[in-house]
Amino acid sequence: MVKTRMAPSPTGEFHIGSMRTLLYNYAFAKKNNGKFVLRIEDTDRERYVEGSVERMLDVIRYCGLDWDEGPEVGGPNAPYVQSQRLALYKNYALQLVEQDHAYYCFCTPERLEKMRADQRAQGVAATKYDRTCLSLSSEQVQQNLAGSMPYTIRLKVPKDEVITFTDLILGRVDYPSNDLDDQILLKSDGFPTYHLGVVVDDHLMGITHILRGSEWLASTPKHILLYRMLGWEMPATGHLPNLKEVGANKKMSKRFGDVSVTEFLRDGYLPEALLNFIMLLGWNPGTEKELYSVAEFIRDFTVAKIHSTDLVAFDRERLAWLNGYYIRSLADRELCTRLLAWAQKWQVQFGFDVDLRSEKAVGVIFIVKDRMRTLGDFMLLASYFFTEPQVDKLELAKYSGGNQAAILQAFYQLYTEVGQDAWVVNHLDEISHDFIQKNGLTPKEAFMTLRFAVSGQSATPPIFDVLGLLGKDTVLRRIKSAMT
RNA sequence: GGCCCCGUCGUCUAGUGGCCUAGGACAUCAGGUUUUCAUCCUGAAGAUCGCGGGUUCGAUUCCCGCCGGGGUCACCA
Repeated sequence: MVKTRMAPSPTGEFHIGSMRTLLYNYAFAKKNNGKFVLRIEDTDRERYVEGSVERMLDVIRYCGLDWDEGPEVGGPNAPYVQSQRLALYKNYALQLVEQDHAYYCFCTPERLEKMRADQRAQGVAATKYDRTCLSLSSEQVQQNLAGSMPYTIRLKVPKDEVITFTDLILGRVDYPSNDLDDQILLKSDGFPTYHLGVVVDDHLMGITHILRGSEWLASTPKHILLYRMLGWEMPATGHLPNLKEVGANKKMSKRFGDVSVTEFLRDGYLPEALLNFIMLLGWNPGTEKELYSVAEFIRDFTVAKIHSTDLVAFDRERLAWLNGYYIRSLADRELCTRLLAWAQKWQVQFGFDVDLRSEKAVGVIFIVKDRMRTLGDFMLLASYFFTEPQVDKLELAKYSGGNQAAILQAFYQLYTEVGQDAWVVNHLDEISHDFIQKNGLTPKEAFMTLRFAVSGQSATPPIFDVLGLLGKDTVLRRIKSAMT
């Protein structure tokens, strides 16, 4: 049975690139009626960030994804948190030592640093451990151990071998074993390094396929060696292109803006839009279809269609367009519900009082949603429906050529006479056009002045939609206040 | 620098020897929807397929070299 996994490290917030990796692994498992495992790789206690595990699990679920085995849901290979499986890794490390596939190393970090510095001084480009501790006699090793000397366990990389594997995405890859360092497997604090941890857990948990970022490609031969030494079967691997910012030939980073999934969500990107967007970052169905739900993605996903390229640009313009598209596709009432849930989830302040369950809110959404690219845009676009706008008098004068008082006075007069029952968009449109024609006003000066007086903004939805929604009393009040 | 991977419009990409006078989408520009912004519709511009050699009747597609980009060389993942 196909089984995939995603194994984040709780060293910060969940990265958008990690979400893509998760999504691909998830889709691959589901596509093949397999299982998807979530595992927490918290072996670096120096970079550990309190609470990040909980936030990661939350954001994954918020995006509508889940896991068949892992933290909180359990499974046959629990626990799914590496820091709770320490004895396991150590046993395998010791087993490797016994089989002469690994060895104790008592070198201090200071000595290793000096060793590397010396190597570099001699012009060695790729520094490697000099195997000082490999020549220790077993008596010396026992003595050091008995004296509680801190130690690590290193992989004994075989010499003069070419390690070959077939990557699901890249195809055949060859690595000379002589270029491999004697990787540390078990750290002096008793925690495994990533390399030991993944291999042991992936095997024990029955992982059959691994899709991960291309930064792991160079580690794959080390893993292959470990699998072989432990007598296990190596899962298939596929290495994904990394994400970069548009115009920058480097991986995405904090410096360029939002990179954590949470930040995008908080800014008002819909999970389905965000997911749809990252699906296409390194994968394409080979057709012109580009609107994808997760279910459709699972249906069409194939590893063969993942691109073997180096970097893929994370085009925020395109994300914004896609998000706007998804927003426009939602029914008005549904959008209101989403807006409410979003504000509650991320504790977003609108800056004005709005009951998103009201008919008025639905009406505002109706005329405003074509202009929204994120949920957060609602604040800018809709504020004047719920709170009195600040009307800049100087600006107002610009639209009317200094004639604003007369224009507004005339509109005030006109609208005063409209009965409450007749206060509907079509009627307002009709009488207003008749009115300006009779008074020799251009639509532009008349309606821009009106628009600005009533909303405090120069760009709004069609003016009569706005007037209709605002209601007679509010419109008259605002016209009056803009005149003075 | 050693090793490994990659190279089609600004961006995401389609393309697996002839269907390509290289297709789509975002972005850009122009026009339309008789007031703004946006949506929507139509159209335009935009890639000598990194460069140079081969192989072939024919190369974006196959091979080699070069150049460019990325990754990796930690008791981090």
